[in-house]
Amino acid sequence: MAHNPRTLRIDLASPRPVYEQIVSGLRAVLVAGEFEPGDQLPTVRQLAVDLGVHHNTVAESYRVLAEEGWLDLRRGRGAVVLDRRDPRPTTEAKQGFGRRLEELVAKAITDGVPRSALADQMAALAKKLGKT
Amino acid sequence: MAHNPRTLRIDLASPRPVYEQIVSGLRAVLVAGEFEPGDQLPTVRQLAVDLGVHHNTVAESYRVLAEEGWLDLRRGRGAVVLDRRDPRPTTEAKQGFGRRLEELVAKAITDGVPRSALADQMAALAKKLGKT
DNA sequence: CGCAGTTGTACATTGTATGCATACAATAGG
DNA sequence: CCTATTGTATGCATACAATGTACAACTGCG
Repeated sequence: MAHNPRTLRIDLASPRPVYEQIVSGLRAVLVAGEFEPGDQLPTVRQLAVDLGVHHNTVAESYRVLAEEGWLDLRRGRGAVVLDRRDPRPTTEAKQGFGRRLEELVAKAITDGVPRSALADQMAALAKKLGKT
Repeated sequence: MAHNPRTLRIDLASPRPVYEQIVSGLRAVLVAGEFEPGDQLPTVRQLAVDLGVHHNTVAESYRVLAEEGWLDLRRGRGAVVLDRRDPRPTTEAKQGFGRRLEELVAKAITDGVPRSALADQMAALAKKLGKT
């Protein structure tokens, strides 16, 4: 079935491009395992209506995820989730993550989030990752 | 003095706006405590030369940080780091951090970074936050 | 097999934002 | 004062995001 990812929310007012928000949000949903390989994602038009954007915007997001190996796209059939369990590691990606993580934390601190809360959330997510 | 933040690197080829990279990177430097309140940051022109961009681009970044309360900007005097220890907490910021963190991790996994490495880096940063 | 409906795609158009060049205003320091 | 230094304002070229519209490929029912 093609149930909708409930955890997907976008902010039209954000300076961040909508198609990128969709990519980022959907990728998190996929990593979390909310969809099984073979599942249908909503059609570009359906999700577009749900989010209040143009279907071409959703299509662009789907194309990015297909490029990354998450989806199989075909006209008339829709978007199917692929089995993606053999990612080859990238060296620069690891360093990039560390820097981005620091920057994200710095932004949260600037926004007034207590450091203890940040530490807690990171610990929780790290624990969840470990169980996989 | 106005020593330069060594840990600041930008990627002109990245689709991410340069001024935003500077904001994000400098904010991390400030949160890390590399500068004391009262310290001078490099002038917009100096940092612009170091990074290979136009001084207006750096100025835009400085303005964002000033808006956030990190800097005091005045013509003829330069950019001075402020004592910023009274951030008022935002409720949405906390949720936003959690979502962004998940998205960042999902991207890293897609790029092939092992989950254990992600967990390790988050644990390390969480520990560092706790000591403050 | 045919044909209508569905789905993703391609392309042109419009609005917006980034980064730069240039000129200006305010301050420091002699 | 006067000059050099520093941040600021404005206008422009370019690139990208999001859309409107039309099309191509596939499905499934008769």
